[in-house]
Amino acid sequence: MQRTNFGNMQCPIARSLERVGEWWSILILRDALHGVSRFDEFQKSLNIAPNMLARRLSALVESGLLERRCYSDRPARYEYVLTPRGRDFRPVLIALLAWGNTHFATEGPSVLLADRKSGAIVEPVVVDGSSGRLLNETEFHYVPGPAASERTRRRLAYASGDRSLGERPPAPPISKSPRRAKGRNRHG
Amino acid sequence: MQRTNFGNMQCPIARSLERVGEWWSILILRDALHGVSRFDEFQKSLNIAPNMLARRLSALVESGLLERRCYSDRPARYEYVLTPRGRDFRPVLIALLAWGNTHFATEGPSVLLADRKSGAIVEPVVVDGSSGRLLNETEFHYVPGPAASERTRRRLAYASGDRSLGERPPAPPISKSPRRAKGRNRHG
DNA sequence: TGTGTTACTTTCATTATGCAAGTGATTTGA
DNA sequence: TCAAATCACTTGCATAATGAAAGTAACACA
Repeated sequence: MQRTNFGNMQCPIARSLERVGEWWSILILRDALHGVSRFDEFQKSLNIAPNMLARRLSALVESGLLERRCYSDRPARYEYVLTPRGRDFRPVLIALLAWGNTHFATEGPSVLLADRKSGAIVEPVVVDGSSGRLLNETEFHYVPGPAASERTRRRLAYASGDRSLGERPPAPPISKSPRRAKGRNRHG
Repeated sequence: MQRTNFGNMQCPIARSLERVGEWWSILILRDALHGVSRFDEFQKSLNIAPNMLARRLSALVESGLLERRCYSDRPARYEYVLTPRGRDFRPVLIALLAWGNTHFATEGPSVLLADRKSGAIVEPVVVDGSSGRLLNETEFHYVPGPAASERTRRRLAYASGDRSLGERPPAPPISKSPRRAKGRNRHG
């Protein structure tokens, strides 16, 4: 009866969420990427209770996103610095920022990304690294990787529009009335 | 003593998390983007308890990411379809997928993105939409938008490396031993 | 009449979140 | 020397969220 574990699902999104899906975790990473590293800095910045912060920080250390590092011996003091894995989370934060700005910034945007030199405001988009093409739904889809299980393959086949493998019942995906009896349907 | 509300923070990331930050929400959106729309489909796909699913679906409807739509009148049946706001969440999912694949796919990747036509595997990156430049930390930073409060401005000034506005105490950011007694400082 | 489908709700145990307060090592100031 | 402050937490406990199990309701189909 504890919270469902996403970490042993095969989906990479589920596995990611197992590490950052708890309340506060992502905001802690946001602050860490803003240069925050000390316990009381996080606490003041986030207005988070110290026990919650302690729990989240140790979870993030456990997951290898942060490293707990001693920065002073005499009064033993520690700080939490991003690991490469933690730094790699930045694109996710940028995507969340962009989504939040377009949909929830009712008074106009409060935080934007800009070129440090020119100051030009940036519009973050997710593209293919080699071709630069936008990863829109019509042109790109999910495919099973080498480690994909049968279940994953079936799920992705379904997602790609193939409804023949039995993940969905025989009814057509969208209809006003799912196949009626042989005789009549309600459209008369 | 209820869970801290992120929705009235100014940060767009926090506001996003208020909508999708709960356990299961993002996986539900993932499935929805894979074409799943009906209650029992979600339930089977996610292996989620029906009460949890019902709660999450209504929260996502409330937030305007899904729309509850009747697809059959005679036996009253409903499905949950993505709104434009929900579809816009796709880049975040792709960023999470990429991060999960590079860091938590220990047996190799199970899910990848590919060009539908050529089948070429895609490496998702976040770039500036107009210039196509990678949004790396050294070249891009967060800046306050028109609606930014004083607090937000101070926070972002701090993040950009300006430590003069008082968000951090006078001690140097990183040192082996924080400023000792008045006599000398660590620079000799 | 009886079973099956779909979309849920209700009840209740267990976890997680979060407030308030306390701890301990040390530095700083009077 | 002694009080006050700093920093990084911990402990105790109330409330809220998660989740398992079972039940409900409206139909369809045989």
